[in-house]
Amino acid sequence: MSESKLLRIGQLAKLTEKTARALHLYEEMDLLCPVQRTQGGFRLYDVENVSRIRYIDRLQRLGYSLRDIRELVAEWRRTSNPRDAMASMQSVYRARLAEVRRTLEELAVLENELVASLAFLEGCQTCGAEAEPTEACGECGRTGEHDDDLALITGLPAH
Amino acid sequence: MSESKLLRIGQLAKLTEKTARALHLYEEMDLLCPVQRTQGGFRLYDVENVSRIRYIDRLQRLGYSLRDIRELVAEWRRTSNPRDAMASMQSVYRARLAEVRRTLEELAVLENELVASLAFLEGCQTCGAEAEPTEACGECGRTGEHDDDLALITGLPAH
DNA sequence: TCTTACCCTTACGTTAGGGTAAGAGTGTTG
DNA sequence: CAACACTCTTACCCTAACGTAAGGGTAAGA
Repeated sequence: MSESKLLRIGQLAKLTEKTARALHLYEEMDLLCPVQRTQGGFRLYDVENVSRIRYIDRLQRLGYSLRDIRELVAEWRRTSNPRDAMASMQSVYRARLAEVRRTLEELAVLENELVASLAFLEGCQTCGAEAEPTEACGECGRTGEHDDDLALITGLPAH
Repeated sequence: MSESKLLRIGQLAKLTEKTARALHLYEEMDLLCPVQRTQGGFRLYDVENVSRIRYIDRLQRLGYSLRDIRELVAEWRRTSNPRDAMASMQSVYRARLAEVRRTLEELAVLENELVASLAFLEGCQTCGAEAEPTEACGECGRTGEHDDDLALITGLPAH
């Protein structure tokens, strides 16, 4: 009955939006293991494997490398006491949370820069209809004042 | 008078927190060019170069590859009309803004998952003081209900 | 049995962004 | 002019996370 629920690598790949190659790789790195094989050697996977892959995916998105993940899982297995294991995960995730928040802040800053630059460029489309555009750009005086927000513009060659 | 403001590569590197190698690389990729050289061949850089590097740095942080940046600059130079150039930058930056916002959202989701997982793990430290911890973990029934938020925990091997 | 679609292993290729080493020349300080 | 730190060019090395090709075997329906 549970036999019928086993998946071959292609199906698993589709289900998890990974490629078979990626799954092979995870296996090479001891991150994943099919529950069994056919006589012919085809890998057969389980529902467990699916959530393992989702787990890997989450950690990757959080910024962990596959190697990191491997060590993290190894550490998890190393700890004999489950409570210790939970505590260990906790500290790992706490550290990551801090980093994620740092990244969020940095991205927010960049977002603001983009918005500021876009606003600036908006002005360029209406400016200098009478002035010579060639002279106007980078020369219209508007850039001098708020240099910091506009690194995305002032770094360009003079045109 | 402005001669004295020229920098050699090491100084420029320190100033921009890049390595000399990185600056060489940027030059190979047509992203950067010293204003002149000494007779001996030493590169000499300008203040302009500094802001160019800051510009590169911003774009990298925004997710552009150096190749992307090169093409972006090339496009900038290609457009003969400055107003067109500004418009072109605008559309490029708009696209990037959208992506940055996507990333921000994704990270926010992951942040929530981390927070949820940490909260869950918090509970593990006070649970099962009497229950056998070995049995309790992954088996305490707490994980079954809100599986989605806890991929960071449920993906781990059973312990 | 034939066909078709998958799957196996092995192993080299790719991309980005540099790192590092070698051997020689340069600039500056004293 | 000597010492010493800095820079030059060339060129090979590195990691991550797969992609891709080669050569061949497997599952399963018709």
